[in-house]
Amino acid sequence: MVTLAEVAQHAGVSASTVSYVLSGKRSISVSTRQRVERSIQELGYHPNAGARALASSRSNIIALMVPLRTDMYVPVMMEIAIAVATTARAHGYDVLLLTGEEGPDAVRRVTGSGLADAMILMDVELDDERLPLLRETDQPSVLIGLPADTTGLTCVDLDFGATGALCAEHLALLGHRDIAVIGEAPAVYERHTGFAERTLDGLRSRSRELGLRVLHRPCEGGYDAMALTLARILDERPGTTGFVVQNESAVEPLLALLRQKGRAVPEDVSVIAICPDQVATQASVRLTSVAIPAQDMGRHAVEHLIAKLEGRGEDDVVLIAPELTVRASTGPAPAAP
Amino acid sequence: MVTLAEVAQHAGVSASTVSYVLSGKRSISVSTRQRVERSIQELGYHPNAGARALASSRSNIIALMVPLRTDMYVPVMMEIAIAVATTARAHGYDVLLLTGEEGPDAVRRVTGSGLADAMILMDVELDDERLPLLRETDQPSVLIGLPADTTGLTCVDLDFGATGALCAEHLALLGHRDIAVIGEAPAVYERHTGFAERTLDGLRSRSRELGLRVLHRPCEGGYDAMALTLARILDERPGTTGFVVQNESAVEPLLALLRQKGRAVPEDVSVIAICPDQVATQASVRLTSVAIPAQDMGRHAVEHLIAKLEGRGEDDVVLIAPELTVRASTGPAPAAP
DNA sequence: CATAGCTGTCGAAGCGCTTCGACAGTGAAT
DNA sequence: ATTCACTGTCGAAGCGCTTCGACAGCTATG
Repeated sequence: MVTLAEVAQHAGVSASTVSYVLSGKRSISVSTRQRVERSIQELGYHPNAGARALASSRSNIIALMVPLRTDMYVPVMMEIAIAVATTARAHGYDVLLLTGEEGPDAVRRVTGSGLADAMILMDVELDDERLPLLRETDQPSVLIGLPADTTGLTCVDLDFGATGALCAEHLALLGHRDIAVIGEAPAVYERHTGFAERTLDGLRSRSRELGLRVLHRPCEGGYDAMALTLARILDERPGTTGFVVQNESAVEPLLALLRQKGRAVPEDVSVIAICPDQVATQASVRLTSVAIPAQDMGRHAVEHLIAKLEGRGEDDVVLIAPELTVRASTGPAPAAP
Repeated sequence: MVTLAEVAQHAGVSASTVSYVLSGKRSISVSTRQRVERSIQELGYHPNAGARALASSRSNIIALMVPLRTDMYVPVMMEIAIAVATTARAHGYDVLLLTGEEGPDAVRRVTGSGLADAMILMDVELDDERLPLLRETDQPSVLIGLPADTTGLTCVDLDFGATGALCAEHLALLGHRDIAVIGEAPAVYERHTGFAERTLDGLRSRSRELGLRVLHRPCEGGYDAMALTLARILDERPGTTGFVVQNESAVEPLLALLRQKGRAVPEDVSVIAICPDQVATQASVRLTSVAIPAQDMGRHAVEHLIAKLEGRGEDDVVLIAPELTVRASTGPAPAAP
């Protein structure tokens, strides 16, 4: 293993000079810099991460806590994680992957040990038990998601309230009157992850203003659960002509079932999905959708975190504005019978 | 920040004693141990990761390189990553998340800097450019996937050859004669990721023995691509009664299209999927499938790696035996017309 | 011409931990 | 009693780096 001292000797300078060449924290003459850089190249030097962390009290690592369960929004989670890793690397940081398993202890461990300089939390619940710890510590953090109380925290999320409203507007504009929301699995609501409720609230209040009638039904993913849910909806409100689907794994089953029941999309019923664009474009009908901007969320989170690490940070809540893309699954409401 | 020295002082012992209590590398009297442990509790001490890494030359971190693209097998990748993180934690290791983006440089950087003690590589190509580096370094590594030349490497993967054979056997046993394989996207074959070819080879050679005729067609995911592919297959071999699908995102479209064409599953045609169980059970028909044991793969990889780190390791290739679960999508071949 | 202010470099201290060798104390074997 | 091996503890060295203050050699200023 090549050390700084060896590089220094090889280049005929002192160790501190090499260090300053590397960090750029003091001015170095061009000739010295070049000599040092050549030595680094020739010897294949890589600074030792542990020594660096010890001496500087900065690890250049960002911790990312992902949810343990893989039952929902997996592609979204993955895309966020990858965006976080990529963005972090671009700023010279590495990413430590933590699962929710350890819970609050993970926060304690990471902040206590100096393993990471900062952390990003995904899948934040409304009243998350990790939040008090984050508020206590002076280690910067960013949440992806929105807890009930955001004081002293920085959060990044899609504006799910506006998303719901946007869906209502689009359907109202097309003349629909009775709409149904196929929500996330009941467990998601029980867990109080927030985003599902926020979508619903936004959608309901805008619907009220627009005179839409809304029926909300949570739904596990999969074909069978969707079949049951759809049957109930059509039973209770046969006149339903608009659907808003917030559960990725209910999208394709819904389309199949509608087809099977002889309801054409978009002639008879309209469907809006809240999902990543990939899902919307790969479905059996190209879906009008509000995209979940996973990449943006990951990127924003890292950039805010780094701003904080550099002292430029401010605690605030960034809600990304939703965008509705019209594709082939929505159209004018059919004339009343 | 609480340091070892402060704990030592608080407990009235020397720093080295505290260190030995923590590591268990020397015997410590019960009374001293308890005193030290109480001090650790009371002061809320967490060992500094950087200092520890520097002094011991071990970071207790495992690097995990995940593929950058999110175009295939996302749930599988995610599940593996989470299994890796969970298993690693259970053994006292943390996981550093690297994306394929950096390529071979990431390997150099991580081994050179001592950031991680070992690494796990996912999405290994047949002739992966990172392999020479891995062979050179003495840092332990495990591949998830199977390159062309495995000498000097440790690999974990599903036995895709046996998987293909298993599918052929099941369909042959049910009396099918003409089968079609819906493969991965062409890009996957071009990239030489290996597993797709291995599946096909296994399936073909077993089919030859059993007298099955095989038609293989790569297929992008999604409804439109699948429609095109299916049309071509039925055009070329109208008598096809068995399908083996290796592309997750082609499964549901295939089912929808078959339904639409009036071919009942499993009465007229049988479908086997190679996919995670979750996909198989959530599809519109409960699918007979060979599961991709993502969790096992992640767990095995970590356990092998740790064995190596502890000197118990041996280079070898672990192929996990495939298991076919019969569900509702396969049945006897229809009587010839 | 003395002084002040730069720029570029160096030496040394120290970050918090692990680990090696030393050694005091104890009980068993001679 | 003397030796021996063992157990439990300590002190000190050192891991590879960052960073602070010092300072030599300049150029600009009064």
